[in-house]
Amino acid sequence: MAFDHYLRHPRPFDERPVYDALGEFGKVFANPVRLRLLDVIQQGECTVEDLADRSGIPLKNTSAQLQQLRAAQLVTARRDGVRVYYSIASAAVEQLLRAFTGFAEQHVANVRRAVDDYFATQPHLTPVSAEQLAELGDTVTLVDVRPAEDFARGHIPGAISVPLPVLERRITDIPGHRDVVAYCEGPYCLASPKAAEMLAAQGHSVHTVLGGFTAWSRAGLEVAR
Amino acid sequence: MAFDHYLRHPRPFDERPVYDALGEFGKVFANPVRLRLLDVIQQGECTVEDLADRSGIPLKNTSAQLQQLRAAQLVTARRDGVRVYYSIASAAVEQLLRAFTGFAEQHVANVRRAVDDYFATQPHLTPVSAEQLAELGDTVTLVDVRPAEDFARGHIPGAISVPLPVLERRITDIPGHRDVVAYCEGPYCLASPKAAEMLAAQGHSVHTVLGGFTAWSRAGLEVAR
DNA sequence: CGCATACTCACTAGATAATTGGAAAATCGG
DNA sequence: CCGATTTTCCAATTATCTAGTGAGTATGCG
Repeated sequence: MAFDHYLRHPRPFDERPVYDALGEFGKVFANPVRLRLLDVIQQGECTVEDLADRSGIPLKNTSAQLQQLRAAQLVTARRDGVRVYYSIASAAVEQLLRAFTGFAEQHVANVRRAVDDYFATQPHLTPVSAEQLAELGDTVTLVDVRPAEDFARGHIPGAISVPLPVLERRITDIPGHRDVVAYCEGPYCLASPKAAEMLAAQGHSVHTVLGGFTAWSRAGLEVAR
Repeated sequence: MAFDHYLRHPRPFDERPVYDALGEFGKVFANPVRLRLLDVIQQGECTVEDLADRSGIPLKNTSAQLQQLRAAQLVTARRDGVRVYYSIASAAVEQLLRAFTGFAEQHVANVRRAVDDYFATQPHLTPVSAEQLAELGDTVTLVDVRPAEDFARGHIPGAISVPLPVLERRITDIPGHRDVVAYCEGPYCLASPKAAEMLAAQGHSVHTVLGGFTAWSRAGLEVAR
């Protein structure tokens, strides 16, 4: 389109339609709402209303953006009764997203700054990568601090569900003899650092999971239901 | 920005700035001109005028888009005298581009169709991947059919330069006792299939390189100058 | 069947981006 | 320093995207 209208010096072949199609596809990544939705969907299949609630985007707008994600074949929709369930189309999509956000966080100054700002208010906590956590197995107490519904939708095997709001009451239930690893929703959720702070105040040795449940799932590791 | 203005139910932390920054970065991939420029730059450092010529994009527009690529830190600029040389910022960028285009070609219907259409006019030729070619070493005659300047800027080790326009005259110079592999510019260049057609007509056993020189360079394989 | 629920479609105003023409900046040769 | 070359900046036009509004569609339930 933008590319199509150039009348260039004659060329044997015309590759412009290919770049036009690529650019069309690339538009998916040009919008924060779509990226946010992808992160949420990745945590497990969910309905439009679910998505709107969990991501804070108005319902109709959520629906509209989902259409675009569907058109780009990054997500699939399945109807069950009156509800429509969306999920990530394939493992390849998760890989691509990992490549995209991973690159941005490491190499793009603005993104890095936003992430740093995001965590800036938190005390220093040593994070564990999803891969490292997988190796730790059940030598640690693994705490899922997301809302119970999120836990039900899918969680890291071996985790116990202690949503952040109830952690204060139940904090004494956490055994004190082993390291604790807390995780929350996605890469930019601060629930787990918050939980870690509370746990550390109780004398626990505590870590967070880098990238949260999203990173775990994106890494292709096993998800319990 | 687009994301910033939602007044959502209160949340402990606000991840929106991170998604805004990610979306900002993602815009780079939302435009065919920028994607085309990235493919050309990847073949070797070159000037703005060069880029404009080789990609068929008007000079000023080329410059404008390069500013964006630079702002996103995907390319770097180096001034030498009156010219400015652009190149890919890092190997990580090449990886990301490979992930992006690779996914699109495999999984996005529109892109796949555009690529198929692009090659549709050509006879069937068995392509060799860059990795396979690397293993073949110098058991084959490797022919670079790009313009001589492109060859000078960088080429696959062991290749001989026979630009498509001169191939007809020099076709008898190609030794007949071994397989021939022809390659051209980028993933969507048809010069090498064209050359392969001519060579096949002479009785050669001939292949093309999947993705051309761009794929070779993107795969991190050695480039001769 | 009528109604409620969950979602999608069509349209619009306002914001954003692409392209291009004119002018300015940086550099080099003389 | 002057003029030429290469590139960038600025501004205006055009095209495109987002988010919101109101209506429409699909399903299930009584």
